[in-house]
Amino acid sequence: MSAPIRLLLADDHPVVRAGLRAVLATEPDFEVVAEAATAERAVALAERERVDVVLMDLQFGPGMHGAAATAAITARPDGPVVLVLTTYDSDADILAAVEAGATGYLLKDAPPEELAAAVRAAAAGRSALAPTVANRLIDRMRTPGVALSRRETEVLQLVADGLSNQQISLRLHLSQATVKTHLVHVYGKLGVDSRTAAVAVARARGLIRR
Amino acid sequence: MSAPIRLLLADDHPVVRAGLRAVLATEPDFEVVAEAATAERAVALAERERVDVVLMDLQFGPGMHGAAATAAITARPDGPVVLVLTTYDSDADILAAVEAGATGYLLKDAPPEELAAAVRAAAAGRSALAPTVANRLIDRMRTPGVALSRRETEVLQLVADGLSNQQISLRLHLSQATVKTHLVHVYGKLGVDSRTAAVAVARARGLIRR
DNA sequence: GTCAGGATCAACCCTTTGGTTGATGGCGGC
DNA sequence: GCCGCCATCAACCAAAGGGTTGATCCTGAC
Repeated sequence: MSAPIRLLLADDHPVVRAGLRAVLATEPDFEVVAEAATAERAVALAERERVDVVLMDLQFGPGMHGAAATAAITARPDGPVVLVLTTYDSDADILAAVEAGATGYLLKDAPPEELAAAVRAAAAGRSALAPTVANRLIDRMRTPGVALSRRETEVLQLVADGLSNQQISLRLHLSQATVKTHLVHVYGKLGVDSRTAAVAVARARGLIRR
Repeated sequence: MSAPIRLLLADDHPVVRAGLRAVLATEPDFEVVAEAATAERAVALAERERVDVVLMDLQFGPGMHGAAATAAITARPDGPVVLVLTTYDSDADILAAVEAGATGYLLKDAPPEELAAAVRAAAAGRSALAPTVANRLIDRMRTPGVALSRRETEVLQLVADGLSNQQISLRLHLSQATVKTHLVHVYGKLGVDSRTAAVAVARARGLIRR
């Protein structure tokens, strides 16, 4: 048998970290070498410790987002691979994680065997996607016009949060004209003609955070 | 030392159940006697097994909701107490859980010590609320006009579904003037001044379907 | 190098939404 | 019976949002 797979657990919930530790401890070829309760700490630990696979949550309370941490970790040439492990399966989160360089994307309701298999796949450099997630990615590939650009998603998210065009323009340091332009593009892509309808459709399709 | 506190864990995530088991196992006066992956099974186990405290998640995938299970369990006169343990702190969830008879309401990001203290409090019949949750309840008490009427909720739900005032008026067989009146009342009650903001606030407070 | 697409902004016009005032009828509680 | 709340509608005005055209700049793909 080869050397054990060295793991870093990054999740802001102590209970989840304990659960992952307990579940993964039953696998003899796994070794949990560190835990991080914040994304910032995960980045620091991934740099300092010798780690093969990072199990990364996306939602941390305040501060850095899991996707940003994933990008920071995978930016290093000889760094560990990142396996995203989260509760949600929205398109926006999945895309952000994959673009940030995540090797896999699992949902937290995955059974332990699936989790272990995904960790081994990730350690071997293979990607590991939950079936739901894989389906969403395939759906997206097939539907060409449904992909919102990053900026469009950002604007739409603020609309969903209840901000007016003016508030959005201030928040993002844009003119109102630009905000309107982005929204018009969004309406076209989603086949709607109002901001509320755009939010409803985007929410239904998982294009924005719920 | 008295008899150990007998616990039932109800959560659809295997990882979370393992985490709770691991965290609670460090306390000598706790004993986890059963686990349930669905709300239905939690109700059945709470009836069959001798249990002091049920740690209950609210979100299960399909099927019964945690609040309904809580109501079913606490309806029995000599049944266990229920300590709700969830990720979200929306008003609707908290209210539903408290109305269903939950003894406490904790968030999953609680540290282990807080969790253990809450379990002991619940077993002793004392209520255990996370600080955030307690604040929300107090806020709600202080704010008198937060209850939307049935018709207002109905209109707001259609707004959240992306309909325009005209579409809503047709759907509900009203004039647009009436729809506007309802919405203006909603804005006043929620302290906002646009439909999208109203939807955002109502969603955050759990006043409408998500 | 060209070309497509993203991101940015302006000026224009029209529609929808928001805010106000006022009015009617019904229902439940004191 | 009266008061308060809900539900319904009208008319009006101001403000925000939506639709269009057109333009610049940049980046990545072929």
